Amino acid sequence: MTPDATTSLRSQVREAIEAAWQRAQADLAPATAGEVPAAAGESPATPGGVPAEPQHAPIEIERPADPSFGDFASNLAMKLAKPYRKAPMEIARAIAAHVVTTATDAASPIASVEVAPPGFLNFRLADGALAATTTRVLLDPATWGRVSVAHPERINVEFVSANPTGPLHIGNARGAFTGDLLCRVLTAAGHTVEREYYFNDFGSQVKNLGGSVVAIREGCEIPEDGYHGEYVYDMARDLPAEILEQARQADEDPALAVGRWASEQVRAGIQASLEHLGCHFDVWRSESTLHKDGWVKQAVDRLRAAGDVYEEDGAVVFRSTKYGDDKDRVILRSTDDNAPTYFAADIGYIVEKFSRGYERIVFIWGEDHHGYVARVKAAAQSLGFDRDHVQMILTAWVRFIRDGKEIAMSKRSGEFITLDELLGEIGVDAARWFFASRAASSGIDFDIELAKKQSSENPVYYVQYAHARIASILRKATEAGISAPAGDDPRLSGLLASVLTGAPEAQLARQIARLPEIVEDAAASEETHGITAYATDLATTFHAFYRDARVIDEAEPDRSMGRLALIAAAKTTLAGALGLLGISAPESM
RNA sequence: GCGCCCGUAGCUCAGUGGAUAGAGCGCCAGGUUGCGGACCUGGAGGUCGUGGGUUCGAGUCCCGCCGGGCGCGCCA
Repeated sequence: MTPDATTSLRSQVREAIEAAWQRAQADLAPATAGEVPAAAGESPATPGGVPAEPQHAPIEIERPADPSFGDFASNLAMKLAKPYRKAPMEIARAIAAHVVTTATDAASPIASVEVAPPGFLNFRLADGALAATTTRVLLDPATWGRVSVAHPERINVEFVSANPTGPLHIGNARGAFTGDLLCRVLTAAGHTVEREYYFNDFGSQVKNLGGSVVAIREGCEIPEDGYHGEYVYDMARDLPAEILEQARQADEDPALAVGRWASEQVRAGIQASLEHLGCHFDVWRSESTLHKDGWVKQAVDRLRAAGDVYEEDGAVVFRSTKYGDDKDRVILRSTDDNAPTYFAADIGYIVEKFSRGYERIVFIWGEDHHGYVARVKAAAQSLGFDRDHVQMILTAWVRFIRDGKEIAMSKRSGEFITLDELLGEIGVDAARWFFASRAASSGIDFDIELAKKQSSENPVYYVQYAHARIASILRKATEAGISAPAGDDPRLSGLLASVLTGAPEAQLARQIARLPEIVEDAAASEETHGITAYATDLATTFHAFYRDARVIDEAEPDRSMGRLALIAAAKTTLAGALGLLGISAPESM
């Protein structure tokens, strides 16, 4: 539990239900002596007849679809109907009777509990809970939205990892945003995250790239399987003569030496593009260092020691079928002096990553790599790691369409749209929102012209507009000599208590208070579309508030200050939601 | 052929087994003598691909079928 994290109101209500359920046990007289019913068929009673510790699945709490049902609803009584052999309504009434509300304890976050058919428990939040939350936002705006998962982990997330043989193209966009968004959400939930980029810096494609640069430089034809993009010509022009000279003196293939130089140029360009997107990486790891530092050899040795390799036709094969793979996989080739395969390097990489102390390693892959999942997990298991600590998140394919036709992309031909070009057209914020608002597993048709046309109508601007509008009101208030009270202002609780009796104010405070839940859900599901939906909801609620409640009114200074406190909290919350998505929150636009 | 993913409003997409299936865009009709009209209010628009099953309850879980995408190298 980090001290600056927030416990969501949902968690507080869950604890209140839990406690009420415990106190209601006597009224609910178990169907069979010694049996403690479990909420969701979990944790059977101990065989000896002694009641087990009351373990059960977490009590489910949801935001009701219909706001007239209150702020939170639980289906607990319906889940308990079978084990208790009682009607859900009866159970619900028994639990409701034991819920502590503000009627008996002024500090309770719950104002009232209602029972509704077929057995729902509906809860209403107390104004005091809303005021306390608003105060907390103002007291420490920087940490508002941070929560604390039950078991924080050190997590490595590897994403993009495109080979440095050409600039990133639009096909790399989804992986970049998906990985970055995941890292932001996991961090906000209390995990420690490192972001990693893996690239091949010595393979045949790199040599190929070097060969293409050399050919252009020397006025020859580019080899048939070479690279033709404009950036190749730029590098041929910029290639320092020393590189060629040194290669000649060392009697090295110039394509190889130039390839090393060229791929580093490209890699640096990729890094710059990613930083421009707001995607920062902590670690850049090259395939060659895995071999050089002995990780690949160590991994192969460990598989061998585990008895999971055999030789076949001169090749060394990993028996991945033992761990659920479709077929066994070659790790050392029969040719090229038993050179390791790409997969062997990946196995070495697993060993290297876990040696750094991560509890979980995550890969963001395009779904075209899904066939790779089983073999990598198999390798992890054979190496003695928990296969569940190796996680793959697959992003569905994005079809880029222009004029009704899918755009084919090929780095070698140079016929592709770069990520930089796309973002120049539609803007980073709009692009981030586009990907953040869709589940990673959902296939997307990205119509370039449509996206450009719609970028000006992108909901992201609706949210940013709400933020800028609040900023404007706060500026105006300062000019009028009224300012928003700070979180530690002794008048704050009185001002909020008075102002929260109004419907627009209470609605806004309710929306603000949801942020920690949204972060919890995003981290648990490892998806961010809940955040975009929430940000839109909050903006809508603010715009309604703006319509119904005038903030600056010199004739009503107390009411003005109470409302200023609320919109300041709303502004922080909007910025927090946008920040989770890596999107800017402008003071004006 | 085998495996994985997907199928929800005209379009792009949400929907942790719960109450009347939602949002944005588009379309139609309205709204401001006041803090930013990049705003607000209302409306039309759905056999949740399809047929069974499990459940007190299924868009959600299971099976079959139809349609679409991807994968099934000692390539990376």
